[in-house]
Amino acid sequence: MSNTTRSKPNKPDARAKLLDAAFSLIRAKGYCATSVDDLCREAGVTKGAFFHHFKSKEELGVAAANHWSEMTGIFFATAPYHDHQDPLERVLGYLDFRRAILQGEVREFTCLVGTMVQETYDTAPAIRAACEASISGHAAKIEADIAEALARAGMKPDWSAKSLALHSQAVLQGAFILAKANGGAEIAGESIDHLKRYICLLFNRS
Amino acid sequence: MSNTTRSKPNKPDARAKLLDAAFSLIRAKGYCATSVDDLCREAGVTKGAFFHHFKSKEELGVAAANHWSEMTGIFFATAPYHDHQDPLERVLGYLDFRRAILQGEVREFTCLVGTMVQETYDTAPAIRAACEASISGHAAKIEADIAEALARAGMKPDWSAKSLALHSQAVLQGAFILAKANGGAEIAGESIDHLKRYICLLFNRS
DNA sequence: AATTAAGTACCGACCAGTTGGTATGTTGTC
DNA sequence: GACAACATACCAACTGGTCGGTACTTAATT
Repeated sequence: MSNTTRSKPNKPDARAKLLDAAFSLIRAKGYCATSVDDLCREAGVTKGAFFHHFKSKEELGVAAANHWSEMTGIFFATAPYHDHQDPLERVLGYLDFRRAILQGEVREFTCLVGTMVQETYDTAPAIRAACEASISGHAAKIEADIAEALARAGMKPDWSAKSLALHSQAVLQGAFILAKANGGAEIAGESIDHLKRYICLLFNRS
Repeated sequence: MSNTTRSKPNKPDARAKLLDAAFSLIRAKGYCATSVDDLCREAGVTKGAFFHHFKSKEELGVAAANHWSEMTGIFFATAPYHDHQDPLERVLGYLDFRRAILQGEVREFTCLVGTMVQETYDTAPAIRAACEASISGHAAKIEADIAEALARAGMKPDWSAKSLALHSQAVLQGAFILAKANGGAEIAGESIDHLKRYICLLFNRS
């Protein structure tokens, strides 16, 4: 005990606070509209601290995307839908879960990397790559369950598990855009319902 | 005849050129990263011209979204899929058409208002509203065909024509995000395939 | 045990360039 | 000669980024 402040591995308080500020500001205003000063103000640190931890704003963007991958990875890995032993139920449970977390303000349930990649795909290759890795990394986990469900059902359709997993991410990302345009989560929820219905139809369930 | 340049209603050359510049720049870099100077440079006009036609950058954003609604309205209204007398075939033809126009660079086939609303939904209410009108206006046209297909098939499902029309827009918008992240149109095309397959399953077709 | 050296984390003044926006023209057309 | 459609010069505020300095911890040297 004794050391409330960890000796070696971390304690870079400012860095964590900046990443946190990046999550909320970029999700609300976008990457470009979020200035370095905004981030420092929100995080309660100075510009010196910012450029000590990130050598440019772009590097913070990359770090934010990577941190997002980590956080969401943990978040979904510990979600209850993994309990089902039937892989199809896990996929459906995943969608129920995603629908259930459409709570609160729009900026609180939308996707950081989906927002960021829209602005940066043509101008900041490093950010684009980090966002791509985040999305496809998440999709790969769903793909595994879909592939298992396919094998268990003895199905060999003309679509791949990967394309369906990516399609599910497209639906979610698109649902977020409609929610932003509309100002509410309702539309997003109904879109997830359609996706769930589609998967049920594909697997002849219920 | 005689007046190639319309007498009253338009001919504001600079305005049209600025709107044109807005289309290509905002689709490539986003709304915030596109500066007024950028727009003037691309359009080949001066700042004076810009602020003569638009009293602020936000007003240009609104005008661009409205112009986008007009242009895409005409573009889709004159597309060949309207020839089908069967409403379901029109819906499916619409999706084939949307898949077919995924050509060239990503910035050339993605959606202006979908891109813009992500950045502005929380900071520029007027732009958000214009983007919302654009998306839901377009969706309403598809909704009409879906409703007609539903009536013709004598179906009364537990989902509405409106929600399916909006879902199709969510899929398209999400497909654009994946295309931006991935750098290619392939993923987007496959997502549209999934949507088409879904609608076929819903209507028990082929 | 005291001193030194080095490294990390952070501060805040400062910088040149850019931002959206304005004020004051000029020019061509009805 | 009034008015729309531009052009040019200019502005304060802000942009991302730099830089010299400080406080603190750790390891090596004395």
